Amino acid sequence: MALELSCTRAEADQKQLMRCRETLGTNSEAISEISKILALAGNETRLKILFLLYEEGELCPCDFADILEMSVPAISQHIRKMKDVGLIVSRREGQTLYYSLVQNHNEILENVFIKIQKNKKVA
Amino acid sequence: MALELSCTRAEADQKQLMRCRETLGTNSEAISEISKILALAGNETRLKILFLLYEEGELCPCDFADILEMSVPAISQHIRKMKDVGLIVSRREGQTLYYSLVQNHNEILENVFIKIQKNKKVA
DNA sequence: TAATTATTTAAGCAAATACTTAAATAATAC
DNA sequence: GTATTATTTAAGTATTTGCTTAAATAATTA
Repeated sequence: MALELSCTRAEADQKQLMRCRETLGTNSEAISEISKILALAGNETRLKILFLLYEEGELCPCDFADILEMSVPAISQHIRKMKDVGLIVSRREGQTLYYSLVQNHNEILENVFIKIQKNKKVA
Repeated sequence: MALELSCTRAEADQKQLMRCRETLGTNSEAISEISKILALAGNETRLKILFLLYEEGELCPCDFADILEMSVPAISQHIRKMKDVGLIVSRREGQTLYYSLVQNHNEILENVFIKIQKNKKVA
């Protein structure tokens, strides 16, 4: 577990290393928060769910299960993770829960959606 | 393993479901590719490495090990994953390998970096 | 040449992840 | 009330992930 804290190369720029540590320090909260969002969107199933919500407005777990050909509990568990961090919200209509993207629009995800649309395969 | 392909609610909009499947079909390549990038950036250590490269231009594995207080092999393995998908490239100078972001600038990551900078804690 | 240094690679392992099936909630209909 | 439907939750499991330590490359230096 002994940590090799650095190499001994002459070129190691101590000022740069200090500056880097400071950079991480002042941005640590943003990095932590954003990495969590990216990790969620980094799962293909969840990215599909998010993108479909972006395109369609709202859908229910059973729609996703049908569209993605996955079990309802599998979908539900993906949905919960995204709901837990506040990426999506639900609205109940009878027995059905409709999910949608939170409307304090997330710039990072929006950019991802736009990028997906741009890269669309031209049929 | 029997898949519940859908619920039986009256409101299920068959046209919408077909449209969703088509949306995923025409965008499948972009979704697959982008989800891989997001998954890489969704790890806090890797996001720090990427952000530092964005801020500093280039750094070597041993710098990262020092800055992040992690072992060199751990850093090296994170770096390999990002190199494998073409997010970063290396340049050798003697024994040292300097890594940097690929310069066909990745819009999604760039937006992430800008977002991190914006959310910086005001000291 | 051998020794040192920077890095990568490989093997092993603990923790996290994404599914499965079964059971529990919640709302509606009979 | 019971039955049905939509969804969530829980428990179990196989796969993936991110580290560890040790060994292998690659370049430099003596």
